Amino acid sequence: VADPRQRRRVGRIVELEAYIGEDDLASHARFGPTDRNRVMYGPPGIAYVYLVYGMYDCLNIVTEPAGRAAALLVRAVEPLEGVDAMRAARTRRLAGRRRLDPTALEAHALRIARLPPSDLARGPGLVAAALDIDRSATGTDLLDPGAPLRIEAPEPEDRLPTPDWTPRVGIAYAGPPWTEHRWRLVDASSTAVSGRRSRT
DNA sequence: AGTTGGATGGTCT
DNA sequence: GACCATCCAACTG
Repeated sequence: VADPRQRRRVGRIVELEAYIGEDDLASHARFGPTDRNRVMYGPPGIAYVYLVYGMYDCLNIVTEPAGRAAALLVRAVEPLEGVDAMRAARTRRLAGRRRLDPTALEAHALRIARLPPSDLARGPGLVAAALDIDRSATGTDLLDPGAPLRIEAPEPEDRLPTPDWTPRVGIAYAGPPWTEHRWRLVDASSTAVSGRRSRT
């Protein structure tokens, strides 16, 4: 992933969640096509970015052929290049908060300055913050080698992931069986995966 | 280590 | 008017 204004930012996607079809009651497509989710019905490889909880943008990759609403939520990225730019972007996003007094803002900025790289894009809202992604990126062709925001195939020398499939997170409202499908894919070998940190 | 609640605004019934 | 594909601080044990 690269960006226009700043230095190149690159990372491995280490956590994804699948949302598949209109009958998936956890999916934004569960209401049928709307102004928000329309790109989910289009061709695959396109970015779908939405706002959750009034504060966090989330990046999705449209997956199924046109006509079938589906997407992958990018839940975590392990930074490889441009760590400083990601850190700066995280800090910058904080400054946009309305009711955050200067002292609290400074404390947050300090905390971000001390974060290990593996924490910079650890969670879907943080992926967008670290990479300066917002809803205006919706519609981007992520497979276009010239796009400022894009996904690329791994290099042959890249470390292989350790795939692990788990239930999806934060979708209790959908109820079973949607809460039980193991449609969350993580690279168990990465420390950048979201959720509770193991070890001390 | 685990739980709770506040921030914040768009989206949908 | 309710809910939300989140994150973090502040609390409790």
